[in-house]
Amino acid sequence: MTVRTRVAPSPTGDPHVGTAYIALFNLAFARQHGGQFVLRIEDTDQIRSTPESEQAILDSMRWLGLEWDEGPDVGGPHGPYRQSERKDQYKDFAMRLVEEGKAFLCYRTGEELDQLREELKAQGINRALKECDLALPDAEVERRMAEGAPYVVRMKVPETGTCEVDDMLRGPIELDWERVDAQILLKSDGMPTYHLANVVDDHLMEITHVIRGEEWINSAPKHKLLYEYFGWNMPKLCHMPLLRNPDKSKLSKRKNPTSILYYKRMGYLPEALLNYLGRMGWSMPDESEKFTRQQMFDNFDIQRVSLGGPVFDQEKLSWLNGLWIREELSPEAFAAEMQKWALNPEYLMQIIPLIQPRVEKFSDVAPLAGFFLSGMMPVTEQSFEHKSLELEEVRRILQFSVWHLDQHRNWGRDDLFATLKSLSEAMEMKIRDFLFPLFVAISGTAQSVSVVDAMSILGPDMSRARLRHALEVIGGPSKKQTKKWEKEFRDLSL
RNA sequence: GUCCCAUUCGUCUAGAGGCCUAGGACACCGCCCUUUCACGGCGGUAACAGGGGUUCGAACCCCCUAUGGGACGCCA
Repeated sequence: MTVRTRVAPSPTGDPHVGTAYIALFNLAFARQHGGQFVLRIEDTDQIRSTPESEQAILDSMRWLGLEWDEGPDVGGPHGPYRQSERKDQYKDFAMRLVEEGKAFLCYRTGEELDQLREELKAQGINRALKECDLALPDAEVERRMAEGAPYVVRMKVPETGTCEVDDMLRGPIELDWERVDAQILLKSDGMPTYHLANVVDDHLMEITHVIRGEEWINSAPKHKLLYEYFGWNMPKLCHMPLLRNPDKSKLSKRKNPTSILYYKRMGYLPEALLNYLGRMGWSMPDESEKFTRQQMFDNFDIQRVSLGGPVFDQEKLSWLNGLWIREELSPEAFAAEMQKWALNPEYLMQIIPLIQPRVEKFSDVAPLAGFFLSGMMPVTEQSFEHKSLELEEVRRILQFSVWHLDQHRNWGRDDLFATLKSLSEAMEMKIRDFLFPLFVAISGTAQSVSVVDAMSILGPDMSRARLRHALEVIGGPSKKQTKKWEKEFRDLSL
């Protein structure tokens, strides 16, 4: 039996633990059946994916011990730097459906679509956009065609009835066709959407099983219909529960560190993190908590996946990591891991230029640079006392910074400084005063190396986590105040 | 709003109709070990969302309600 599995990670810049989570279950399932595990990074939109972000994902996977098999190269839009030389193959597939009357060309503009959706809503018609809604008079179509107006290819979708899709864990699921719109297959730039690329690639790669996140259940009917249109065999589907924040919402960086890089920076062993991920929604037959990748594979059974969305609990992860460190590492191995973690030239060389001008003896180094080798800083309310800043202003600065940086992607030193400076200006504060709370939150004290450099080196998730931690320590704004501040923040001219 | 998925201690989970007086783990509390703290050992608090069925028997099967989440893009 040859089983091929597939994962479609969505890179948001940082390698996400959710991606590793899905990959792990794909790998386990594949290995258990002696099959292959194909990891495919999809980004037909070419926004999220950069050579760096793709590399970061692959590196993180490798770090965690999630090896993948090279599937057949089917070309395709696979990120901007490997932009499809063969993207026309998707167009060919889309046009084949058009010729067979299973898809159609659509010349509607974005504004028209918004309007159509609003009209349907106003009429109380609860139906997704269908071919009949999108149709234009023949003359108008010809006019737009003659103008060379952009068009998309959309698939035809039944207007009524239900679609039954099978889930390996949940059994048959019935979904209404009414809720499924005439999905765009080919965008006006000629690139396929995920839905088309996904189906075409999986077919060409002879994928037999797809294990993906629960958020895909609702688009399964589109995929099923496409397989039918093309006359291809459909892979078996399996939807994994979503990892959650402590408040049960879908795991997000706003509420939880989600980057694998964060956990690496924090000093978790890859084996422990993988082990923990394996405990999310899954258990060993004997319920043991600590197990290796291989032990998991040897005992794997997809039917043992439980469907409630598991909360990612950092406390239990830490405990498990402690177990691994204490029980699996000899003193020599501990020393080696420690060096690999932070006392490596690459990391050290980022820090040395910042501290060398400020030390008189090597014994000054640890107090000055210790925060580079730490997790959360042991700050208190007193740490934030300042000669001219009220505690209230400190809160405000930290909260606004958290919000502002949540939206920020580029974490380079200069970029970070520019964005913080513009925030301080928008808040009408001197950058010097503005930076004070950040200094304390990030490095634990106000007498330290450049906080912007420090944040750049520590990375987005660690920096965000420390800012949030500081806010917790001094007590964040009340609900009412949060609302008020959110408004003020939105009104800042940024 | 509509559709879909889910629901066992605060959290991760065991549980496939009788082995359930519901088991384990994290966290928490107590005791022991210990010059401190951790580790380790022992013990404790703590859950089947609610209501109806089906059945001799329901945490488990069915229905309704509630709650949580997800999806409704020329994102993936």
